[in-house]
Amino acid sequence: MGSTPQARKSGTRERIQKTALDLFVSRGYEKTSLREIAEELGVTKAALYYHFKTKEDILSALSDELGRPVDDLIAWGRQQPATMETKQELLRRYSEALRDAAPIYHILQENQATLRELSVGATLRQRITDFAGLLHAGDGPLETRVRYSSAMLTVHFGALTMDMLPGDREEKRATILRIALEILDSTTREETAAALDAVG
Amino acid sequence: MGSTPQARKSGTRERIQKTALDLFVSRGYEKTSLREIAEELGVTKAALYYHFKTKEDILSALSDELGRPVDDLIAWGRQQPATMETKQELLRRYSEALRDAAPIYHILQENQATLRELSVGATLRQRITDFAGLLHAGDGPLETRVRYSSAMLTVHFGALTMDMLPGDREEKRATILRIALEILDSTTREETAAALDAVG
Amino acid sequence: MGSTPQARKSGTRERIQKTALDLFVSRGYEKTSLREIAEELGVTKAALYYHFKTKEDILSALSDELGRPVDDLIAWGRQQPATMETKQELLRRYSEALRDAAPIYHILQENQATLRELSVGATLRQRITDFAGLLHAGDGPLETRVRYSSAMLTVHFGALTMDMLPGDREEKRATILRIALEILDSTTREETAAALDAVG
Amino acid sequence: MGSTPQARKSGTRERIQKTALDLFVSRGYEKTSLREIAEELGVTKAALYYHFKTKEDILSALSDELGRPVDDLIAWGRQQPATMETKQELLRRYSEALRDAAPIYHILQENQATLRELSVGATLRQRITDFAGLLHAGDGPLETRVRYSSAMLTVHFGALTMDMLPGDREEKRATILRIALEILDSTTREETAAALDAVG
DNA sequence: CATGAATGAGACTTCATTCAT
DNA sequence: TATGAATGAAGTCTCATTCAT
Repeated sequence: MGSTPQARKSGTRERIQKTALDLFVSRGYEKTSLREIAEELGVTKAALYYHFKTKEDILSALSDELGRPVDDLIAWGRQQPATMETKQELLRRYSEALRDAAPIYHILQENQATLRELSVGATLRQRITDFAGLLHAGDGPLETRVRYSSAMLTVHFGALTMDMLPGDREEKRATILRIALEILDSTTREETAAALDAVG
Repeated sequence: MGSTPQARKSGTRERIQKTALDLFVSRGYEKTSLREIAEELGVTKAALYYHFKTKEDILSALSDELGRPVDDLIAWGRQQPATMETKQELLRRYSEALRDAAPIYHILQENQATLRELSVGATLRQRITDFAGLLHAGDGPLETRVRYSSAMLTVHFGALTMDMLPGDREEKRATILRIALEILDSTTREETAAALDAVG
Repeated sequence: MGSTPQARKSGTRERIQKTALDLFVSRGYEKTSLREIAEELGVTKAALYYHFKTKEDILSALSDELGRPVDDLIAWGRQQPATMETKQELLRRYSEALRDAAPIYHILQENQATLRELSVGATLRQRITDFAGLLHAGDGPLETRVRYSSAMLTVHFGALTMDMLPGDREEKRATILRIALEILDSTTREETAAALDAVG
Repeated sequence: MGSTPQARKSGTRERIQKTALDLFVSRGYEKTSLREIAEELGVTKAALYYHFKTKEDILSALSDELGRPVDDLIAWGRQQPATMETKQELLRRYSEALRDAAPIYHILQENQATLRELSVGATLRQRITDFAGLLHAGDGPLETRVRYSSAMLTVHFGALTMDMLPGDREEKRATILRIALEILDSTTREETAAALDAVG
């Protein structure tokens, strides 16, 4: 009694996902109980289980949905030659993909210990590993490896922590990307600089 | 029978800290129960409570101990002028400080969601924020801010994920630091490159 | 829209019963959830509720159907004189009746604790009690009672556990029945043996 | 407040076992919730978990304790020759062993469906299988096998259902055993009877 | 210095059942 | 005839913590 009956086609599944995402981001995966999600939505815990098999399943659905852009990017990258141009483009596209995927990676980042024993955690980590593999393709000396990692770190954590910096989102994204490309590019510049020294 | 009346120095407190650190790193703070720590040590949970007031207290002690080098570094940095040289030195010293402090920051990193509501989490984050503040001192345009963040990110995550790369620890550390300094240094190089363009 | 006004004979009710019987036998009544039955059948739980009022109702229908031969046997027995011949015939017919009824008694046997509080459990037990009453009719000393129980036990559990023995079903049934009749018959034989002793 | 503090050395573990046994027997294993056991004892559910790792563990402890006599019997039987005398003695001792072990086998009997997926169920069934193996040692024709099974069934279920018959426990036990021995013995008697027929 | 015993809160999950469509 | 959506009750279990000894 006194509870709004909530008529047909309520789109509850979507609402669960949205609420769960918000809470997982703001309070953490482990710290968010199904009771909280249910209460926030005005349904019972059992309703969640009607739509998702387990708690992990909710996160899984979120991972699949938000992670798609990165998956697509990896698929694309696998068909490109391992040139510097490709790597630059990979970074550019990664930066774009993170526009959507950021929240899910935020969750991965902040709940790594918990996700370590969840299969969805493996999936999420795999995506990052795969992308990093593309970027590192062709290996090279430790120095180059570190430089590539650094560039990726910049884009990745830049996207996750962007909100802490003041300014327009897109402008920040562009700047971060530019710096990352610069880092990636440094090998060439190093040589250029050396040349300048010689000239100098 | 024959029990030392005042068994000095059974060193249990230290053993608890050591075991807890290992488990917090490998399984996560939340996922490590006091039962596990106690069992691993062959004592009872109650024994832990004799030495530490709460679970968080164990982490706190660890944070104080392992975080000291960074605290010292911050204290030092506060007394230096905000020059580029200082910033370079800060990065150098940060890289060194992380030799010891890495595990505790690893824990912070992987359990952020949990530590968000623990006062020890605030302490740990504060240290990082303080250090970043020193590095960013004098502000500057967004671009410069990002560059500094990127350099710090490189040293910080380099230290935390170093184990995944092959090679000698110290060599890796040196390389990471070099790249980070390069990133920090790029403003100058940018100008240099521009000059070269003009010449070229 | 175009739905058959009175869709005759989709046979779903029967399919539910068949599937339920299989699962109740193999996994147990309590351990078999309506979800499982529904999934196995490719319908929804709600569909089960269209055909049966409750879970117990499904078992009830099964009990009525499979238990009929025993009911008939009891009805028959009630009209016979309480002679040894009748008792032998009762055992013979019980053995036959169990050809069909075995599964439902298997369920009773393995889920007694659960069925204790279900009215269908009472029904099932009553049938056994009634039959046993017929067999014991006329009472007699403890020894005779035990002998009769033993004979019935042999036929009953023989039928339920027959599958564990190797060999042809009907042959096994015949053997079990023969032994049971022997046990029933022992009173006479006892005397015979005593007579032999006297002679010997 | 108002709760008796229950001073030291309360023997709670034993009390839990006793209460659990009673409830498992009277309401069934599955149907008995830990809440019930706890409430009956005036402790919290968590207290049960201090003393036993899982619900199954409680049953396991009970099984180990009450099943010991049968275990001992099996050990004894394995060192005897497979003669008819041994088998008679096995039956006699089994009857005695069941004085203590009956409740646990009652539980096995009435909760078979549930215990099927519990390792303690396997243990309990194994004991019966082992004992039956001893009794059947030397195999023989189907008829003999059935006779042995029947004798064992008589003792086994006699012990479990004895309470339903009126009379003194020990007297009932003795009668049941006597009948069972008779069934076991029938092969000989059969021949005797045949001889009598010939004489007659 | 440490243990044994216990608690209260809360987590995830499953189930039989209902009802509007 | 059947489904999709939801519920309320209950279950097993784990955890950090306390306290008398």
